[in-house]
Amino acid sequence: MSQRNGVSPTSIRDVARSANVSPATVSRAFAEPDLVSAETLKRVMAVAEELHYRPSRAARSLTTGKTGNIGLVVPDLSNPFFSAILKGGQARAREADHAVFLADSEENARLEMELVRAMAPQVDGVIICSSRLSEAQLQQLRKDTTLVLLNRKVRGVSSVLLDSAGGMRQAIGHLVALGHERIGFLGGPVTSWSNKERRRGLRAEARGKSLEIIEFGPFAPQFEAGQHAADLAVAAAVTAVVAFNDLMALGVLSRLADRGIGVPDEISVVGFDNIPMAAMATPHLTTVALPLEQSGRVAIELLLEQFAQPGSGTHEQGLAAQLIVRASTAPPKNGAGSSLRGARATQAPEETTAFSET
Amino acid sequence: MSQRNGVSPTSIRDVARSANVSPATVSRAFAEPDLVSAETLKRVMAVAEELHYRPSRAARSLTTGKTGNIGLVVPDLSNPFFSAILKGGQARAREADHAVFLADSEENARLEMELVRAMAPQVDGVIICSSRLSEAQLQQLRKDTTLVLLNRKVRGVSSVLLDSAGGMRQAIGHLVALGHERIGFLGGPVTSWSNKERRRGLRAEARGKSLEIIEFGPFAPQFEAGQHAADLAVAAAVTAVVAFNDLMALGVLSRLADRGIGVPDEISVVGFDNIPMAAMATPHLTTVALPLEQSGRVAIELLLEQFAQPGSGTHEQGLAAQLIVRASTAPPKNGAGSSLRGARATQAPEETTAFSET
DNA sequence: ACAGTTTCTGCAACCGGTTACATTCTGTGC
DNA sequence: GCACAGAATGTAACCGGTTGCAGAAACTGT
Repeated sequence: MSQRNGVSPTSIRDVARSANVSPATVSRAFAEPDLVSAETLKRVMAVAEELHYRPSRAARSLTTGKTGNIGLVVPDLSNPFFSAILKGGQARAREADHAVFLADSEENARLEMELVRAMAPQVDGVIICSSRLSEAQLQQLRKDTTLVLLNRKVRGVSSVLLDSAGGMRQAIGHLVALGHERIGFLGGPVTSWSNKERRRGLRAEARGKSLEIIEFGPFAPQFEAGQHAADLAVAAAVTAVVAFNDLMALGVLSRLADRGIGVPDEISVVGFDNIPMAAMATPHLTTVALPLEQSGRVAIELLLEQFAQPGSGTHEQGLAAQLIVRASTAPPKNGAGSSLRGARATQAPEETTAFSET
Repeated sequence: MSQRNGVSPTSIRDVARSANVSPATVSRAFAEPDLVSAETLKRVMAVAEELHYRPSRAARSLTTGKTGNIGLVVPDLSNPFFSAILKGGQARAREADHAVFLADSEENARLEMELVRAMAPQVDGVIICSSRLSEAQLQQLRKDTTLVLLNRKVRGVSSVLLDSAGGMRQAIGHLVALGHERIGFLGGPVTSWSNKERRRGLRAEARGKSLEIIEFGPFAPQFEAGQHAADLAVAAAVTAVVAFNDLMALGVLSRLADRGIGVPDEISVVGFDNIPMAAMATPHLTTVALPLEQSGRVAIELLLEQFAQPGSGTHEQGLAAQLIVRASTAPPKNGAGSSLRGARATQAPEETTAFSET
């Protein structure tokens, strides 16, 4: 009953017997090599090797309370945004000899809560990406396990924040430098933290400049919404459009191409996220790259830090965005956009789907 | 030392004491409710609930040998192909109350081997997607844990196979029905099992028909390779192109658009995988959809089956592909393609990168 | 009323590690 | 030569469950 398949049921006592030492010594050989004499250590290790001995994590965690596991919760696995984070986190965790438990909360707060709760006993800590939970709920979860948040800030919890606002400032700065004075922003889901951040950066950068920002949306962060929004932007006679994300920006490009409106000659387009497809579009899309894989790594890092010094305060790590200038942005046509100067933009009462990207 | 954070260190003995029963009874109440009287069961459960008692998986696995965990290894997390599988598998595992351990082998056989080995003691079984290992290595791993393969067939191991060959037959059948007689195939990486399968389907469907197949490649399964391959296909005067995957097909579309060659008027294009972008391209891409999420679910299913009946033989589950006809395919222009009839296609000595998609 | 079942529960050992404490051995200072 | 510190190792309890075995209680049939 103890062995499954032909798996080696080699226990610490087997090794101890073969090496003529006590189980305690074998344990120490692995956990605290300094405590055993060089000679004994060598012998024990040799025997362990020969017997293919692997300490059982389950047994170890029973006494130490540490599992060597890290939980990772994301709202939607099929979103490349999150798989990139996941990839980075997974890699860093492995380097630190930790396993990662994965869970997809399907954009569902209730499920997210339940998943973290279920994971809690089996992991040393949990990373929640772009949590859909309320602050109160997160404070609640904090009692169950060590938490690190990605793309979310909450009192008393370490977090890593992608500087969307900074990225937006770069995007706007770039367009202003090119001479644009009337810029459209295609907003993402209202519930999205990233969307708030991006709008914040937008307003911050616009402040004090002779610059008109026309906001559209909110939109679902998808290709089709971009196609739709493109017409609105054209009607509002902006000379440049910044989209909430690349998918929308690609939709804009597609729609403008269909209508025979030249990019970047007649309108400049900027995306967000730098998804692989952005570099392949025609024209190549100017966009803001976020260090996604790195953010995953850093989140793990923060967690490991908490493991090492449980008392230490919380850290907040910001990660800079970077504008990638490609072919979809250029100076505006002279005098363009001034004809409608001052007109109010249509506020499209778009779907307020809970579907949000980040 | 036993509690971390403020986590409840409620053990089975605490519950036993409060309910005035022995630990054994509490254990049975959870594991084999039939063995305890209705009244006792009720009392124990009430107390457990009140004390927020959750049985420790680690402790349980110590005696039962079962961990309730499933390992999942993929070659590349950032590939949407695998995140889709992952999404399905994760969901099914959760339904069965199993946690999933994730690992990214980075297309590296040595690492893949090591990862499975490391996981083995902490899981009840492992699912390997599109394994890069040799048959011998897989046979080796079989001794460490219960294995299920996805997109790979090996003696004595259960596997789920996406019917790429069938999808290819549908694609070719579709083109033949439209009247195409000279079709180009843009091959993927030679090391890829999927590529072999797709070529197999290709040849099977072509056999006995008045049909000329021109093979190009191998190529890296990427957008840029598609752009490159497009010119080769045009030079070979094919009337239709089937690409190894959608990314390449999109590259083909992009390049043909740049050259002013109409799709589907002058050339038809078919992709493979049905990635989200395929539906957004201009023209909408005809492609072969593979049931990815479902394949993840089925893989878990196979594993659970093995847990239930360890003795039972291995199963092999095939999953059908489905052609999705969109706007990139149409009947060929009359007489087109006959001018170069019989010409040999250039065999592009493309990069044979280990980067393979599936 | 009594032997034989069946049902429910408890005792205690065990899973595979860790660790506080005890023990032995060696080397040191006086 | 002796008390003592320090290093290396062993002993045994413990982590939180599970389970074989046994005893008690209730039920069965005669």
